[in-house]
Amino acid sequence: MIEETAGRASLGRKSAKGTGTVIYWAHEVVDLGNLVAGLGAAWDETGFLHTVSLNPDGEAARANAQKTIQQNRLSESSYPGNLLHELRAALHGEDVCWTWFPRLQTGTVFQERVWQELMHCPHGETWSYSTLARRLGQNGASRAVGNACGRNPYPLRVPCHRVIAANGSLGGFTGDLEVKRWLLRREATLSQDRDSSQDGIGLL
DNA sequence: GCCATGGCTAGTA
DNA sequence: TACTAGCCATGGC
Repeated sequence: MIEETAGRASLGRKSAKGTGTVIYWAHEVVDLGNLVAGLGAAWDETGFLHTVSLNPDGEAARANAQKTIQQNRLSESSYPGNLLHELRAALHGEDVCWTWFPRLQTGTVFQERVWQELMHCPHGETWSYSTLARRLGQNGASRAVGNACGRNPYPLRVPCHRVIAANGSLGGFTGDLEVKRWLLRREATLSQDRDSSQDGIGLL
């Protein structure tokens, strides 16, 4: 289940730079068992996400965030409870009802369309780069879609991990490819459990 | 393996 | 500001 508030992500086109908006930043390291991921996020008081990072290195993640949102002064903060909860749940492959929305206007028009469409990819499913290109009415633009995914500043929130190559290989990922593999496995397992509990047919 | 593809970006004039 | 070359998380043959 993916719950979206239509139109909210389309509000406001100004970048955070120079608007006087305070951008908050928090980072924590999450142990996923056999691998470690970071959970870094920048947000503002209006409820918009400005960037998300999966880099376990807090300093590097923060530097990248500053570069991404062109904001040299991030106000160090602790996570608002629901944001941390949502990001943690997403990192554990759970289907999240998001209350935090990305500020998609940080990209080009094409990138925004790719990210917007990607938020419609159902939990537990994967699309190929060419599938996503076709959905955008841009047959043959799979390479460009890959480029847009590679520039996705909102991993987890915009589920670029659900996009894989047509031959079934993982493609790439903003963070560690192992995290992408982990997320896909977790989502597949959880959605399978959910489906089998819903219709009463046990798989396996 | 090679090449066409489409979008993005850095370099240059 | 406008090219241009080169890069890239692809895909088809």
